[in-house]
Amino acid sequence: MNRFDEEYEVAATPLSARAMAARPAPYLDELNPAQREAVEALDGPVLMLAGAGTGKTKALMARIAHLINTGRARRDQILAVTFTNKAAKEMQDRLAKMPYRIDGGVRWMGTFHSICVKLLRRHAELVGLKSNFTILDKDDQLRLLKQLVAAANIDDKRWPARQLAGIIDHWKNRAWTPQSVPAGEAGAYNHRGTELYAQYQVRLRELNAVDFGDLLLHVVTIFQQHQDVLEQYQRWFRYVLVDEYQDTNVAQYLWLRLLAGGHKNICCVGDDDQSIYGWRGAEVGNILRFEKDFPGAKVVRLEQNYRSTPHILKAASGVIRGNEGRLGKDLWTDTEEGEKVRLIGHWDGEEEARWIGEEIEASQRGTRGIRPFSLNEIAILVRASHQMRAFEDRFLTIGMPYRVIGGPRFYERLEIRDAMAYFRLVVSPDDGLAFERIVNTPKRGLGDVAQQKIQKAARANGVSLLDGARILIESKGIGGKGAVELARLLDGLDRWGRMAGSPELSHVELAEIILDESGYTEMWQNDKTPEAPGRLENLKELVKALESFENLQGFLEHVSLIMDNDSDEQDEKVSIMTLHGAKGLEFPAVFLPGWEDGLFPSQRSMDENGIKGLEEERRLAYVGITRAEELCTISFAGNRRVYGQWQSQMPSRFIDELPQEHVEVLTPPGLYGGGYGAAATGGIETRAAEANVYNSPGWRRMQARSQQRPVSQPNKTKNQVIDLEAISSHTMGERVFHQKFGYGKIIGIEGDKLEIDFEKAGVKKVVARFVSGADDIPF
DNA sequence: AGAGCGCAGATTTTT
DNA sequence: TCTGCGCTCT
Repeated sequence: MNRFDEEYEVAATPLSARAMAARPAPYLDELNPAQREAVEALDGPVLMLAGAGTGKTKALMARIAHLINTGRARRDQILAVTFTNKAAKEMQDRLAKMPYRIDGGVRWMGTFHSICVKLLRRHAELVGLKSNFTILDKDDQLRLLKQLVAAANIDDKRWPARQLAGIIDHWKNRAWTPQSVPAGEAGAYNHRGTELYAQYQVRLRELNAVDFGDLLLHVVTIFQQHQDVLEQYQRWFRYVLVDEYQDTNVAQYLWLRLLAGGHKNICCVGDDDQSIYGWRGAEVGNILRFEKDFPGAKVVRLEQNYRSTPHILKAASGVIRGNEGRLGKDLWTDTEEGEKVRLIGHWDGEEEARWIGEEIEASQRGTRGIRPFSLNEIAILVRASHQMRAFEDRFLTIGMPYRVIGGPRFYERLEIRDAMAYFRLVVSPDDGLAFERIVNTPKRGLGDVAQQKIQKAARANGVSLLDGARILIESKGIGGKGAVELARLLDGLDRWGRMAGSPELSHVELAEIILDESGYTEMWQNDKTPEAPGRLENLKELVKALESFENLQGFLEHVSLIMDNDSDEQDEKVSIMTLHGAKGLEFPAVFLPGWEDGLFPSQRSMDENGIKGLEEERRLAYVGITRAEELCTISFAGNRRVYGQWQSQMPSRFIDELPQEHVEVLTPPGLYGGGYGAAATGGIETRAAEANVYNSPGWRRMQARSQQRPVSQPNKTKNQVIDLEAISSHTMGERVFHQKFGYGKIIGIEGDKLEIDFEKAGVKKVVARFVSGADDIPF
């Protein structure tokens, strides 16, 4: 019993509450001591520092059950915030399956944004909006900004609107309104950032629209300016729970602080080591500062890991140790040792993809005492999505089923957004952005000129674009094919609008009618590009998705906030995704390719954010390794094509941060005789300490290549090729040959890394293994 | 209005 | 190397 429970007992609480507190709590029995401590500290600020795979969701669920079971709050008085809809849904599902039943779930459980929508609809008038405001997506936002940029006579070339969008997003993440943007930001966007930000906000209000950032910003503004409203919610939400606290931005932090400001019953769950969203406004500082922000906060560390083997955990810990200013955690597990983290270097990216493909095939059968893995248990995690291509290409050729997770989401696809714009326009004819989107899609002969006229007519009469178009037609301000088509579109919209009210027609049928009569479906049917069939397929899916909603409005509301993960999880497939996309997931076997300096850690991240950027990359490495349950394989390539240019790559600095005793360096079998076929046998040689990481199948290929050509020393043996001593055999000034860069002269030697001035490619640093004496491979 | 050309830019991504 | 853009030409 902790101190809060004692207080609770001592206080003259109603009998019923005391009886409730004394009820059995089956959900507590399944918790480990740390989890239990975090669950039982119900009152006051609590920071649950939950390392990867330590059962934080379980603890969070138990906490909610405990709050309700002890009578501290009803299930609608708990505010539980997550970052993604997926996480929110998962929690609701888990809650439903708890041994302690919470019927009906927790009403105020959702993402920051979805909760803010609810709040903002109630109080929209306080920030000059109507409660039926529309939520703009990135597309709409950008279109709007482009208009403003053009109107302000700014050269969109030198100062792209997307840059302005980024700046405004950034400001909103920090909860800065146009009035409160600090003077230090005045130089932004050619000194016109604040001005355009203000204009943009005005336009949004005119359109009765908000962007994603506004959802939080407006609610924070309301809380700050309307004490009575704030207090109402402070009283209502007796307990606040936050998941992934390390990902909160300033606006979200302020929002939480305001809401929990009265009772301070806030429990934040997070892991500073998994903060990987700094680039989109997340402030690791929020979690690092928690104890200062909430004095007297109780900090509980969940350190027992239920996911990974000790080798994997220790490898991950070894890497993350390189970061400064961590809150610090030591993950441990009582599971068996398992496999060491495997490390392997390759000649180039294709070789890497090929090897991983072969490994996956081998691991399906089970290799060397490792149990067989099914494809669903295997994931490939890359730093940047363009890395996925090499794997897709390879897997397509060998017929390996795979699924790419992430990618453009269903509702972000062109055809879906077009279709939705039609629906939006039918539901709310004033939606000018929707009108702009579809007025000439499919082509109706309404080009720039015609659209300008519509804009003008609308503005002159102070009406919506749709009505502006009406006026234009009536006044014969437009002629020809465009006029006929526009009239048809307007007729259609009127008709569909009336149908929407008809009880005889379901909204699903209506949607089909809209898409058909507008000519939108036909447009794709006539389209001969390879994407067209897929798009039609998507449209069908969209219509199907409508079935689970009452009406079009309900659907649109839902969609504006939710991304859909159409899942084909039954099928056996390897998952390919980015490291960011993998956060929160786990797989028995994980491949981490592309560990090369510049790619990972990403050069750009380091250039733009210096040591902070590097540390975030390191956390990304930590997230990657800790996704693996049983087998983790890290790899890199010595050469990679970057934007079509071959580049020599250095192994990632993170590789040297892996603790050696938990890593096994793999040497592909081909090196020791056997040739290509040997890879499939799964026989993998271990050369832990003495092995040279830079030995790679690339040698097999170089060897193969050199053998295809007239070779001056045809009997060059394999042993010579893999001679480890060869590393040090290079001398300054020596003329050498590199398979990709050609001939060059050595101008620097640093261990096994050479600096070479190539005749064609200029000065490059390369790994010694990848060059040979200029005379070795004659052409 | 729409096809065709040249040029710049090119992470990570949720809501 | 590939893409998406804005511009020009038809």
